Amino acid sequence: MQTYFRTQSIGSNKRARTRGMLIDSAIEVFSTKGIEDASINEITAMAGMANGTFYNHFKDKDDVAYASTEAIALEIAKQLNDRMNDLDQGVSRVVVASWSFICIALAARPWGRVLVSQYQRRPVAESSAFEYMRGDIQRAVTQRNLDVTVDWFLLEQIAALMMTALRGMLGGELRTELLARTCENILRLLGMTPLQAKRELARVSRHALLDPNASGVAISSEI
Amino acid sequence: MQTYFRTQSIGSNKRARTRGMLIDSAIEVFSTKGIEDASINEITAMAGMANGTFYNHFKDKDDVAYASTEAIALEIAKQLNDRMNDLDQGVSRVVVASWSFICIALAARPWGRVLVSQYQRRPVAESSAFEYMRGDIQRAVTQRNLDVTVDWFLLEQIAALMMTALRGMLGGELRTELLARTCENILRLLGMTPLQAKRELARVSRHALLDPNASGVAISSEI
Amino acid sequence: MQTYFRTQSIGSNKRARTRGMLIDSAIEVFSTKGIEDASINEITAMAGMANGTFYNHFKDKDDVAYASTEAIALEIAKQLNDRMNDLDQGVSRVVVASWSFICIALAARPWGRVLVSQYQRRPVAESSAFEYMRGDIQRAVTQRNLDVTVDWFLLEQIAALMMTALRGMLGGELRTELLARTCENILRLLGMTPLQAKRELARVSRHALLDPNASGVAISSEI
Amino acid sequence: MQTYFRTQSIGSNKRARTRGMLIDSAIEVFSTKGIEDASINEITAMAGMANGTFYNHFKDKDDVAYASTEAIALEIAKQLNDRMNDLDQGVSRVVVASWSFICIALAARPWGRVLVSQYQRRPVAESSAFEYMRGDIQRAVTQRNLDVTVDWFLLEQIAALMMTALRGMLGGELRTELLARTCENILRLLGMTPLQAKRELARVSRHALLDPNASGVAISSEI
DNA sequence: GATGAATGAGTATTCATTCAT
DNA sequence: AATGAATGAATACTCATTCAT
Repeated sequence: MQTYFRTQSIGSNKRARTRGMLIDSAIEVFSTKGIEDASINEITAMAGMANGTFYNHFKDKDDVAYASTEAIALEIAKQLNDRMNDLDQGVSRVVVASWSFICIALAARPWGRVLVSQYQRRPVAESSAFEYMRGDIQRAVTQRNLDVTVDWFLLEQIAALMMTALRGMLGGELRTELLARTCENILRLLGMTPLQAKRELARVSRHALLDPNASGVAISSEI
Repeated sequence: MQTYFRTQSIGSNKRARTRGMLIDSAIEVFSTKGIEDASINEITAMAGMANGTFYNHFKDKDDVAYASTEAIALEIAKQLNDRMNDLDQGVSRVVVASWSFICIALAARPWGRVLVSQYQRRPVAESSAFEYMRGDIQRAVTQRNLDVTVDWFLLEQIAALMMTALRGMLGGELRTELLARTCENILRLLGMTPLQAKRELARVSRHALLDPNASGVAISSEI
Repeated sequence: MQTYFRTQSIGSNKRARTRGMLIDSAIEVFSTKGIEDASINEITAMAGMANGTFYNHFKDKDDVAYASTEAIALEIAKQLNDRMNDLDQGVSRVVVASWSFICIALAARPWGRVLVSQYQRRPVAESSAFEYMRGDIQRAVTQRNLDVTVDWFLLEQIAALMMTALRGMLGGELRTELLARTCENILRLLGMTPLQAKRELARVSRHALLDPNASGVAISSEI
Repeated sequence: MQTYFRTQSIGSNKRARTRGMLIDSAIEVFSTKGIEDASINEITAMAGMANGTFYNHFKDKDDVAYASTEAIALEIAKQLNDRMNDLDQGVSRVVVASWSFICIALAARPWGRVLVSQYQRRPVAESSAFEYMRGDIQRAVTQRNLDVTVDWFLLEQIAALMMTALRGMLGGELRTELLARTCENILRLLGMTPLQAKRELARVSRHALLDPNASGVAISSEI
């Protein structure tokens, strides 16, 4: 089981640590059986806790599902943001973010599976993690590299492309070609012609920011 | 409750009629509570039957969910196909089909809701109804109006755009603008530039095939 | 366990028989642990059924508690009414009914305990069984032997005396003296002087209708 | 929340103060949800304390329920006793006490509700508060104004009338007529004729001791 | 004494599924 | 084929109680 959020809260107080362990366990269970089919008992058992403990930290399954996906999405978004520190071009940021987001979610399979599972339950555009995407697109608009109005509908359509691609790839191995197509599709939705999209992708990849092997997150795991 | 499939099977043998009634009831219940939260008891109760009867016709909820969505999707696709009889251009067929599909699913709310609910559970591209879409795209390719390779990934991305749009619109009223954007996005995925996509949409709409009011299916209902 | 209502429904259809068995079991459990502390599992276990069966017949514990007490109270009231067939005087009927009701509830301990337990949860005056009491008092008023207005408050106060007496006596053995005091107290509430009340009681007892040993109901039981 | 017993223990040591606060909170919760449905967590939360604190002061819910009702009943009885200082006639004391007890319990609704709720769980005659009643009746017997034997059964029957009346009145507004009927009924149980009872009540009320508005206890409250 | 996180037994309730009629 | 009573495993959630800090 991956123990990212438990590890993250080492040094925190006991309450936060327990909560972190529960989220780790929830992610593990959710990724195995899907959120819908997971039971609270499985989560606490995986965490080695009494079932009652769950309710000291979460209201119900929806609550922990939301907390888990937010934790994952924010963690990914935060790491992406760090790595894109010196990337000024909004369009490039969109490409790198989309590409890397999927890469990371694929590298950390459980994370990817949970994101997909949760996506099937709720629209995703209002997730706080998606604010990064909105910001990058907005930046590109300001820089006059894109000409779109950024509204919820656009974001939902982009999210749909990303999550569908993620879902499709989770079954098999990482396929760079599909990743590229997804990013190009996003750029097309944003108003670029297919040709422009392909060029932008090529341009960005020259910066080596899209190396699939470099984009994984260090995730502690055991068994 | 809408009684489309029950009505449809009038004249058939009793077995088919019972099955049709169960599918009608399932659609009604699914659309109200979502497939996940619906129970077999609710379906049979809605159909005015004993719960045991269900198992004479379906294996389990997945079975009836699949049957219901296939029935809906095929029904819509069939009607579309009829109306596009004299439409030769593959690209136009794609636009009209996408547009009308969503229109119909919005007009017959329960149908739309069930389709969305089922889409959240399974990828949709392999649905037999989607074969029509594959055919139309292929036709456009053959006619040298599009230049794409038609694979499952492309179809899934298109489906994602359509279902996301449908889901977003089901909450509110029909908004022609969102419909148009969705269709343009699909054309963009198929390799058109934004400008070409917009023009194609304008061209097709001149044929009055996209009149939202004209695209409804006759659906018998009671109460 | 006493099996009165199960026995009663022999010959009825299966559904009624099962329901009768559940009521019998509920009475048994309620009388042992009190309604508040009884669990649905205990009831179905006592009936030798699956817990799910309970919910085919009752909504929840309140439902079965109400059904049980109504069944008991009506059964007692019905038997009383039969035995008082040739008793014309309303006052006498009140005395005999009060006396016998308590006697029967004491003889069939579980019944008495359940009645007391339920009385602690809800006012009792609106119970359909109490309509008999209202009728007898009304009759006495019509016969000009009592001069009171019969309202819910009066009935509640009378019920309080009866149930309190029943509760007090359930712990120990039957004590004729307490029974007599209770009945006299009821007559006093109804407007009689203590002397009149005592005389009325003496008068009625001459008719041998108050023989404690004669007032039991035949109750089938096993183990 | 009323804070009578917390206030009362100001100046005492910390332990007594904490205990007082818990009792105040318990009364508040009990009166809202009934004793049966109240949880220890709710009580400590209402008191702004950790749940563990409860067990430093009480064994369990029964314990705090008993303590709460005894505190309430004794407080009322004590105040009554003070006000009846110069009332020599036992019969009058019984009337004033009964009347005022109900009045106070109605004015301080939470107190009344808790008393009723606890009464439904245990016989009340052995409550130390009821010793006052026993004393007053005994006094009347000694003064040769009543001729009864004062035993637990009599006290229980009187308590039943009082608590039933209280329960009935708690739902609606104060109704002097019902109060009077209750007191008359008590006197009847004590051996008076209806006429004597009515006269006694009239006599006592001339002393203005039964003014409903004058009989309230000063209860500190906040929020 | 106070805290509050953790516990885990207990309970109601749902629901897919079976099967005798 | 249809019925519908019975089943019993599964699961969410509560809450009194403990105990280390």
